[in-house]
Amino acid sequence: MRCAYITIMDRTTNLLGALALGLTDRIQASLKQVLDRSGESAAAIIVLGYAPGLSVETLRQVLERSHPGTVRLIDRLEQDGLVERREARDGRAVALHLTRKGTKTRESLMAQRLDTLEQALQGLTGEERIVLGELLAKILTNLPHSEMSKHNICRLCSVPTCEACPIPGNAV
Amino acid sequence: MRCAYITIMDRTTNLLGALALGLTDRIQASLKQVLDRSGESAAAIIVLGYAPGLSVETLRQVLERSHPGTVRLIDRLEQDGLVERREARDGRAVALHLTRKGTKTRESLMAQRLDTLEQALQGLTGEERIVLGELLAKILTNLPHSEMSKHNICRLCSVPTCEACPIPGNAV
DNA sequence: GAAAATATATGCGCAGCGCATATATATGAG
DNA sequence: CTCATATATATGCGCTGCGCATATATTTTC
Repeated sequence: MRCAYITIMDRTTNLLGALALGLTDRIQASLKQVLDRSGESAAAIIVLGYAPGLSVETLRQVLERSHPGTVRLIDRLEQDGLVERREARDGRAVALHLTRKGTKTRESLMAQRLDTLEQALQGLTGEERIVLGELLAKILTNLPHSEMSKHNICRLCSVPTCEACPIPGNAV
Repeated sequence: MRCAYITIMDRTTNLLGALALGLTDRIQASLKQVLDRSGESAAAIIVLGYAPGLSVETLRQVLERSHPGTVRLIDRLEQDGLVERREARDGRAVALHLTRKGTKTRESLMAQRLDTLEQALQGLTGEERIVLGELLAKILTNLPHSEMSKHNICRLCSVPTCEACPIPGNAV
C-alpha cells in the first residue's frame, strides 16, 4: 500500500530520478557523437578494455543481453574495425580484443562521458562534491546487486577516477 | 585539453554517472513490467496526463523524437487502448487524451518508478536525504536546459512529489 | 483568394533485439 | 576410451521501433 501523504523526502526521490534520466540522456547523446551505434556498443568497448580476451558469453552476462544480441553486437564492432575475435584456450570460445582503433575510440568514449558529467557538476563547490560523493557511494553500496549486475552498473565507468568502487566486491 | 591528474572530485563525477545509469536501467525495467513497450511510451503517457489535449507536434518536442516516430508511438498507444485521438480546435491538429485505462496505467507507471527510486534511497537517513535533495536540486538548476529539454528531463516525474521543480521555469 | 506555413500521416529501409535452432568443442560417467 | 551431456558460438527469422523523404489537409499571411 502506497502512502498518499507526500513528504519532503519524496521530493529527493523524484529529483534523483529526474537527474538520473537527464544525465543518462546526455551521456548517451555524447557517446553517440563518438560512436554512432546502439547504446550497448560503447559499453562493450569499455568493458573489453578492462578485460581483454573476454568471451562472448561473459560479455553477454555483463551487458545483460541475449546471446544472439551479443554476437551481433560483436559482429558490428568487428565490421567497424574496433574489435577482433581471436582464438581462445577453450576451443569453443572466442577471445575478444580491442583493435588499436578500438582502444582509441574507448578513450574518446570515456573522456566524453566524464566531460558531460563534469559539466553537470560545474556549479558545485569542492566541499559539496565531496559530500555528494559520499552520499552517492552510500547509495551505490546499498543497491541490491547480483553477481553480474554489479559489473553491469560499471559498464561505462572510468576506473582511474574510481579507485575505491563502492559496489561490494568490485573494488580494485 | 583534459587534465591528466586525477583528484578525488573525479570520483564523485564517475559515481554520479554510475548511479544515473544504474537507476535508469532499474526504472526502465520496472516500467516495462507495467507497459511492455518502448521506453518513450511510458514517458508519453505520463506527459499526456499532465497536458491533456496535447498535439502530436508538441508531444514530439517534449519527447525529442522525430515526427513519424511520435505518430507511430501514438498509433501503438491507441491500439493498446491507452490514448485517444480527438478533434482539436486547430483542424490540422489532433488532441491527445488518455483513456481511463491509460490513466490507470499512468498511475502504475509513476508508482513503479517511485518505488524503484525509494528502494535505492532505503539506506539513507532523513537528514542525508535532505542534504542529497539540496545537492540534486542545485545540479538540476545549473544544468543547461533548452526551452523544451527542460520538459524532457521531467517526462517521468511525479509532480505531487516535486512541488518546487528546480529546473528554471518549470516550477508549478 | 492564392502562396506559404503548419500539423498530421504514410512508404520505405535500416538498426537492433530475442526466440528457436544448428554446430563445434569440452567434460564427465561408465 | 567412448558416448551422453553441457557449454560456447553462430544463424534464420520475425518483430519493434526509428528517421528520412514525401503526401495530404488545414490555417495563416499577404
